Amino acid sequence: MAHEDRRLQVLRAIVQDYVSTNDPVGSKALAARYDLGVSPATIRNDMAVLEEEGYITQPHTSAGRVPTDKGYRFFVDRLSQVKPLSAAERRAIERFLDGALDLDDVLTRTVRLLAQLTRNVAVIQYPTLSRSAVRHLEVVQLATNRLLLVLITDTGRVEQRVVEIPAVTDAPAGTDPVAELRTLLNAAFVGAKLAEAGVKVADLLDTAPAHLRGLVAAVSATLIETLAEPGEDRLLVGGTANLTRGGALDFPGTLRPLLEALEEQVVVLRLMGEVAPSTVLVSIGEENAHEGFTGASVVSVGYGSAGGTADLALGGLGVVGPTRMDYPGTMAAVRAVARYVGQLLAES
Amino acid sequence: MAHEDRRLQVLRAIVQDYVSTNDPVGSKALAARYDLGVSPATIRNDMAVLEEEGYITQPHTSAGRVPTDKGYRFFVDRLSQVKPLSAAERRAIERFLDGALDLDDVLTRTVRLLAQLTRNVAVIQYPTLSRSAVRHLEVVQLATNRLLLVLITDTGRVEQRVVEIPAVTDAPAGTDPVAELRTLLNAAFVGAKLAEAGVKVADLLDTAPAHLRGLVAAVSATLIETLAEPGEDRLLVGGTANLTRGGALDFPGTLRPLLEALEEQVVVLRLMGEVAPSTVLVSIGEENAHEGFTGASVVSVGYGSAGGTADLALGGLGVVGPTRMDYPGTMAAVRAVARYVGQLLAES
DNA sequence: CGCTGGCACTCGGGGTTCCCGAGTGCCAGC
DNA sequence: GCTGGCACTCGGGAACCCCGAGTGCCAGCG
Repeated sequence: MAHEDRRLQVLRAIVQDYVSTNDPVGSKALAARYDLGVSPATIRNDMAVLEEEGYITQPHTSAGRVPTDKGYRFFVDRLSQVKPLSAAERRAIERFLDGALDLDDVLTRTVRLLAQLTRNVAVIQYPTLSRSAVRHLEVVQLATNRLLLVLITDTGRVEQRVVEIPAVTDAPAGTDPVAELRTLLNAAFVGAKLAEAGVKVADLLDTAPAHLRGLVAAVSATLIETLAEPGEDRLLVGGTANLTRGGALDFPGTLRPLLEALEEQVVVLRLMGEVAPSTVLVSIGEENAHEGFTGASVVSVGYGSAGGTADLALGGLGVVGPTRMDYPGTMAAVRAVARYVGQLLAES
Repeated sequence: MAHEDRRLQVLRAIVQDYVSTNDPVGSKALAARYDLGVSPATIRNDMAVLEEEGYITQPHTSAGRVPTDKGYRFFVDRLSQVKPLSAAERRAIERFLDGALDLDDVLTRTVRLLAQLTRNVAVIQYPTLSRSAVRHLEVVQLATNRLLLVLITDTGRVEQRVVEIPAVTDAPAGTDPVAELRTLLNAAFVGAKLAEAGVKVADLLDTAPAHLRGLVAAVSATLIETLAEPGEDRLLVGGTANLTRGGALDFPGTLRPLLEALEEQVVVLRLMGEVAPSTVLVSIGEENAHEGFTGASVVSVGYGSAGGTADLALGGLGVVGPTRMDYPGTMAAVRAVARYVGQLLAES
């Protein structure tokens, strides 16, 4: 229907205009800037309908219209195609991320890059342990009753845990229980997905030499616990200074809860938890469960497919900004960066 | 002299009052709240002198007085004694930090604790590598030409680096160059302060078997580089949400550069670089070199004496807040927390 | 039937004005 | 050297006004 088409165009124009100017947009300005082929009066009629349907709203009786969360949602869902990044942006990504050495470095750079590209807050999650595979396990004795267990995954993530161990009393003379343990653990776990660790642990407990049982049990317990605890998924945040762009306009009085939520990593991690590498997820304003985010939008995507057909990401990354953000641009940036990061991690 | 004494008292009262109320304080209010034994008129005279000497200033002709940076400085320098923490605070510290497992955990908790205690931004530096000793070096082969080098220090810090290595061509049959390298490295470095690594490296290059020379050289280079680069000193920041307390009052328009400076860790690290565990360092407003901090004060101290007589800290921790902050309370909290952290790290 | 130009109406924001009260500096007296 | 008194200053809030952007509605036109 012609009506509907034009109304959609009008909505789109309102969103674009509002995003770029941050001023409520009126019928006249719209007609002038976006030649829609109709007069302001007609646009006014369309706007009245759009308002009635809840896509836009008037901040004050005599101001222009502003998109509602629902309006942004509609806009995002109807994005015909994600606009590709400019060549300059692509180059920036490469320049920024190439030369990163270890995992920390990659993630730190990524978060900075993303914050800079989108001029918003960027977040990135460390590769989930449970979806990584073991590359190496190292055991260092700290004291007679304490070991340091260092886990190195195939994504380059290094985790350490202190393990309290029972005293080893019945070790055969001339053997080094810790060295034995190391060999044993590596033989059992290297190459295995951490999600499968539970099974391997059971095996190990059966097959380990008697005098090592105690050690193995203690270490295994810690290992499993480490994986189970979702809090262990760490998060990197960058570009918080961007929250202050546009003065207090973008986040009217809500800056504080937002900063708190960002530090309270769990909140963000929950958002990231369900993200797949294939589709960019957009969560707008009130759609966000957590109160700190109700004035903000989150654009996120998974990176580094864990491989195969299963569409599980190693971790998520994304951008947090005002509802009034450049969705197409942000979505494109987030996606491009995620791809690049996935690639980098796969290489190492 | 009686005059001077009272003037100091007046200054102190002004600081205290302003810190707690955030309103410029007038002679009348001062006389009412702090019984100084003299009339407002007399206080006015003292205030005039204090203003002339640059300790206080009038934001507007007809408002009360506000301490200047110099005023705060004087106040801090003349603090007779640091007020001890309340029992509740001591308990909070213990409750918060006990049960921390690894280094990351200790530092994360510390930063949260400190932010919460002082209601400001807290920062903590990872234990400086160069002042730590090697506990273990682990070498994992990633590819034929790449190694992952994992360094575990006695403070529990774990650092990883990828090292590009030359192909090993002349290894005697039946030997494992990587295993040999590991043994060699550990024999040479374990227990050594990282600051002394340079010397050890030279030794190692001489004594290593010929076929390992290439490996040793590559690894050593990375090791030394890691230590030399001050940027490798990582930093943890927490409680940024506290910056928004008091609306835009505390940091008039300077919130943004402050957030930027906090993310640009180098700036803060420089501040922390010179900190000793014995004395709490206070840097007020304009005293801070970096522009982002000119509206803020930094209270910092070193933690974990590197031992012996040398008064070198393993790292620094501190608090960043408005110049208008509770200096005695913050200094006490910072010092207490630093002690506790030092203790914790020494134990492990 | 839908678009258009015209028109009366609304109301937020910015500019101006005004006034109050807190706070000061100074002075004469104790 | 402290004190009470007094005239003076000036920032900030309240009240006010006005302009202009923007709207809704209506009658006419293709």
